[in-house]
Amino acid sequence: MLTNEEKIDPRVKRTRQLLQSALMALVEEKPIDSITVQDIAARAEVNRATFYAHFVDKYDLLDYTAREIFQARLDQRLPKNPSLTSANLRLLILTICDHMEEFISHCKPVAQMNEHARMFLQVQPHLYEVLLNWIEDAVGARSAAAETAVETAAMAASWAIWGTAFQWARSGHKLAEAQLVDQILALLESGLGAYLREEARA
Amino acid sequence: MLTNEEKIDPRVKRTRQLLQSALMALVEEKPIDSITVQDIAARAEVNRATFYAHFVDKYDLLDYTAREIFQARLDQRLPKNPSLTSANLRLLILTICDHMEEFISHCKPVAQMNEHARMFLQVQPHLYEVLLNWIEDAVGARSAAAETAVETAAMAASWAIWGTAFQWARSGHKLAEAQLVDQILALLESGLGAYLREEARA
DNA sequence: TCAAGTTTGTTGGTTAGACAACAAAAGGGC
DNA sequence: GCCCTTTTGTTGTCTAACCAACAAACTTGA
Repeated sequence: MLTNEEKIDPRVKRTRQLLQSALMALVEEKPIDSITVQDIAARAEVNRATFYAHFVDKYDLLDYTAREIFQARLDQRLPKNPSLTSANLRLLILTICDHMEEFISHCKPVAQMNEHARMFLQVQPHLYEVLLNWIEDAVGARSAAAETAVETAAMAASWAIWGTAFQWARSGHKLAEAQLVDQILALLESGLGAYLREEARA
Repeated sequence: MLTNEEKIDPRVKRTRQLLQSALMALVEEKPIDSITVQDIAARAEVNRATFYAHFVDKYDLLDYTAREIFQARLDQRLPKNPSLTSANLRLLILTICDHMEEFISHCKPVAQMNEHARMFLQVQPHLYEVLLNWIEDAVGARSAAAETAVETAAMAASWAIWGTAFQWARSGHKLAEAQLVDQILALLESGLGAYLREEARA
């Protein structure tokens, strides 16, 4: 449900992958603003018109890429069927922090980061979905009234994590990452205590 | 003249590359004979019909791949504009030996190597072209009569190198590679002595 | 400020690759 | 021998990607 793979044409998958890789490579070389669509298409060895068949502009691709990378990172770190436990929550927070840190390091003039906030915002919806699934799974069958409570909890938690991590990363993460994670985790454990499992399955 | 790049459609280049990579990967996993076109197409994430649009069968792809790999290896090792010197000749021989060695290591039942000789034979024409260019370059302007002499020299040398390297590799290279190269080189230096440069430019 | 050069979107015509379906050939048990 | 499964080529239709060409928007620096 989270992952909609739905038999996608291999050519489409391939082209998007090429464009993503090209962008990621270019981002290492020069500031994002000086990268042109031409650059990306050339590096990806894809026709420029093909670029526009998939993304409206450079930033659209950047958003898409940010989402994909975050999703991959999360899949890689979390266990197969994660449930709402302290350990998983910690992993989730840690992953967000790492993600933010890496993306910010690619913004050459770090000061202009706010202009690129859109890129960072991409991960929040996914974060929300993950938390929502975890909580729903922990609660089991629920009434319509309880459902909104669950959604709100997931929403609040997702923004709490996202915002804190974002601020931490943009401030040059003066605090140690582990410490930050502990602090966020402590807060969430209070707020979500009702749904938390006592270290159940994975 | 040696490299005919002639603006090839990126899709074609990409597909061939994918098929090549897929084959190379599969060759590491199981004997060549048990690899099917289906396997290759699946691994490359390319439609099976597309495979047949480029190659007549599995062995055709194998031939093509062998040529490409050898060419890449040679380009990588030799200087930009190589001329006929002892040093370059040594590099050429060494490269052939390495190439043979690696390809043979992929033939699971090493005994059946002769059935795959076709694959190894792919490199000889290229070897011939390289030698021919070197010698022609060393000779400069020449008469029609001299030209055939040059062609024959290149032909003989190419087969000498190829055959020796092939036999060496198929016999489990009991001789040390460096020793073999020295020996071939000594022979060629006698035969091609007239064309050899005294370590001129690169 | 204007001209020369880039980059940007967009278009229409063309080709490569995807895909499903098929009959024919090749294994491989029993 | 036979049947049953897999693999092989091949075909036709559809669509993604290519490419050249275009006008519009934007840099840049003379």
